[in-house]
Amino acid sequence: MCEKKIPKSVIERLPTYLHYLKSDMFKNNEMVSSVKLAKIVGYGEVLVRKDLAMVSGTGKPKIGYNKNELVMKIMEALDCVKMKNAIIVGGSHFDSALLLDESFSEYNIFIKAKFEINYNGSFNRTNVFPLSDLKEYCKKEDISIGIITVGEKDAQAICDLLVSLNIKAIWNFSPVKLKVPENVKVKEENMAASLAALAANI
Amino acid sequence: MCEKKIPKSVIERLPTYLHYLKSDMFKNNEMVSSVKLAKIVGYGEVLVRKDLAMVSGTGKPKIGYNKNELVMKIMEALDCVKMKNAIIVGGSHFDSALLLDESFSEYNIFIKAKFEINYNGSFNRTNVFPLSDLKEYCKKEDISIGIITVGEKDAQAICDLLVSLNIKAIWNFSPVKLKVPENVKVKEENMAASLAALAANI
DNA sequence: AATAAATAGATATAATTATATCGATAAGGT
DNA sequence: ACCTTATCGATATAATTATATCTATTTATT
Repeated sequence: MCEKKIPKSVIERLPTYLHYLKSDMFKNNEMVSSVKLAKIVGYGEVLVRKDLAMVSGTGKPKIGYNKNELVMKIMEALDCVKMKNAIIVGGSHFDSALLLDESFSEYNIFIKAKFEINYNGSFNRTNVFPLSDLKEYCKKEDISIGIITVGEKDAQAICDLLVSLNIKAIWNFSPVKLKVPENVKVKEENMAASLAALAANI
Repeated sequence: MCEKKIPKSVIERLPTYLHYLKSDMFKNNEMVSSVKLAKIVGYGEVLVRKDLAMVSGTGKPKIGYNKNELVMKIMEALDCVKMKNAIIVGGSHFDSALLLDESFSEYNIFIKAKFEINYNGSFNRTNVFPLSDLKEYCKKEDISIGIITVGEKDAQAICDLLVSLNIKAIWNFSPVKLKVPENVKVKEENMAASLAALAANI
């Protein structure tokens, strides 16, 4: 296998390149230059060139890159050609925001359902279920991503549950550093900490 | 002035240290060791020690750090001793989640109000106003942080408006790389891109 | 055909960030 | 008093990430 390892920093920029390449900004362009792309995304042009070289490497001097080829290559690198499904295990205000947000479909990711610890059956909300249904749901559907928005005290237990259900990537909105096996990816998305860091030294 | 510059990477970890130091986990501890803290936050112990040395530098061998002093020093480094106010300029599902979330108060940040581009006056929602009220509100209240959740096409214009209202930090949830003057800090919080990066290679 | 301009790609360098190693020091037991 | 242990702090090293510089290539222009 020639699984060329793409650095995390690059992987994190690829979605942005993809977004702009598919946007109206380039709708009339068959070819795209790294210089122009760099200006739009706000990175240095050398950085952009190296990022693109890493996934594609088919640019031509004076011309740039073929846009459609680039889009395809980035999608392959992000492994978002095929659809992926996610579920939320929830208990915070962010749940419904995530559940309703459609911008994830841009990357072929679909948040299919939400499971609540304290399920309140009296509301008839679509795609919201009690936690007890989670196991069966994950067996039936093809769920590879879990989103945790429960409170601090439950987060690790839910995480363990998701791992046991064979979920390979966890997006964690609780302010807890989760412990997972090596083969599971976790992204901590501590909103309060993010804002606090932003607000430091202003 | 001896404004010792703390690296961004450190600033981003400080909120997590603070969170755990103030949590029940340490409620019976007067002193805290870097080793124990490292285990809890999931970083290497040397990293933790260097981070703490950067803000405090008062640890004692065999003993650790005085918890309360550490908390104070971290709060000073994060400049969250004094309260800061934020507003949202909104149009996405995340608005109400942010507006209702109280976890920001842990860092003395308060999201006070939301301003909508397409204001629908028929609902009587607390702290939600039309965009036209923003200017006056920012003059009256002491607002230093702006949160942008409007769509792609409006984001830069709203950003310019916030900058003109003397806002010094912008948390940007729209999938646009904003252009700001040097003295304004921006954190791009592109949720779809985050999830896409997480979901790559799983 | 020669030249200029734009741009990719390679190489080199710098900056940032994280980790490992080791000596010094404070507390507690022997 | 001395040894042991836990821990800090300093120094050194490594890994990661970003930027700068240079050369080669392709197209357009003269």
